[in-house]
Amino acid sequence: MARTKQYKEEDVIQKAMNLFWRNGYEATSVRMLEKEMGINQFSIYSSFGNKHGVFVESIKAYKSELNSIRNILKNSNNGILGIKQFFYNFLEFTKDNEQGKGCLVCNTVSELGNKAEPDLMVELMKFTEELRSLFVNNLKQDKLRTEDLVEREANYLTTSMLGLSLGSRIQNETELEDYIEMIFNKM
Amino acid sequence: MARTKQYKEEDVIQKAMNLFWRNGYEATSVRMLEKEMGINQFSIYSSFGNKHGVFVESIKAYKSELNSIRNILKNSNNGILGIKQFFYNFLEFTKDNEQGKGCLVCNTVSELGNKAEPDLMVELMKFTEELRSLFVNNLKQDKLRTEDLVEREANYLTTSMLGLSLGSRIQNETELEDYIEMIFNKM
DNA sequence: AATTAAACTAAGCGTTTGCTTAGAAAATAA
DNA sequence: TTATTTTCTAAGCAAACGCTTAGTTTAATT
Repeated sequence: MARTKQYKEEDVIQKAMNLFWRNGYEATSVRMLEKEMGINQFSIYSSFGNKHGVFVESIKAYKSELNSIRNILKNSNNGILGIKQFFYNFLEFTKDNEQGKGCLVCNTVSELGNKAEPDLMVELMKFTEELRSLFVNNLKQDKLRTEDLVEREANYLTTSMLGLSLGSRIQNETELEDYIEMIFNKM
Repeated sequence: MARTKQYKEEDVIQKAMNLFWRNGYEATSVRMLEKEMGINQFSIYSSFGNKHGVFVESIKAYKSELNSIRNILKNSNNGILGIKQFFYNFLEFTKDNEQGKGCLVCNTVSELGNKAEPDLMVELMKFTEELRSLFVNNLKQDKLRTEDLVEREANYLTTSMLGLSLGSRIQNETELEDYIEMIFNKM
């Protein structure tokens, strides 16, 4: 017995996510969100509570958007090669127009650091840990690797992803290709 | 025949730099700068023009602060080992209290991306290029390396520094040590 | 057709932002 | 001492910030 919503939450969050991805959290104002999401501030606040709530949902949407390439890694059974392919897929995934946008999670960690609110921090950390565990799984597919080596290589690859994220935003294709090739050389 | 300044520009910029380093550009307000620098807004604006001016000077101060470990790299003649030592020195350099602050230049690139003002962007790019050329110099000390390999390895190391910068802010010592050791294992 | 409850619009709330300015204080030169 | 010039204090500017709310519109239920 009431009026129906003129938007779907998942649709407007998708648009919010892209804005946050390009601009970062602080540099994205609620007025900008209004325009990009195509709904009034009232609707934003009634659906998501506050700006922070919009952001947390955006992070979740980002994760499921990344699932396309994460599943490729998950379903691969060619060890280190699958991880290398993931690095290249990520580069394609992050591409905007010529320049990359980086990883939204990495960008957020860099911007907010440890002053991110606890519920957000949980989402960010889960993301990193899930990715690392995918690396571990693929590394273990090579039976010659000791468990200790797998752990150390997983640490290496996780930090390397941070470099790729930031690199994608400021470096050219040659530099990024040299980077990835060198990472997986001799592994 | 006039009143004398009660502060030295280089002293207050040092304090401003540390604030920007911990908080980032946007999250550092002029009121915060006032308190940290210990001078009134009038003095800030008469000495540096605007907030952006304070930041540009802070970046320059950061670079000369980094000179301590950059000179060690510059004066080293043990090739790849000198670069590895630089990575460890950087980690020590960036340490705040337990957690690292990352590289101010990398943090800034991540926050502002390509919407940084031109004069600031010049400073940021010069920093990266200068560092890369130090890597090239040390790599060339090994006469067995071809010029092409040196270029590719320099690209690899530059992007790896970005990873180290972000990693220093969110990862523990074991993860970071694994990262650095693995980088130089391959070279 | 009347009722009702949620979704909409748009104006405006108090704060904070970067920055300015009028007037007082200080230090040198005459 | 007096005049001059710069620095300092502190109040205040317009604009933008995140967020709220009064009043209207819409759609399902009676």
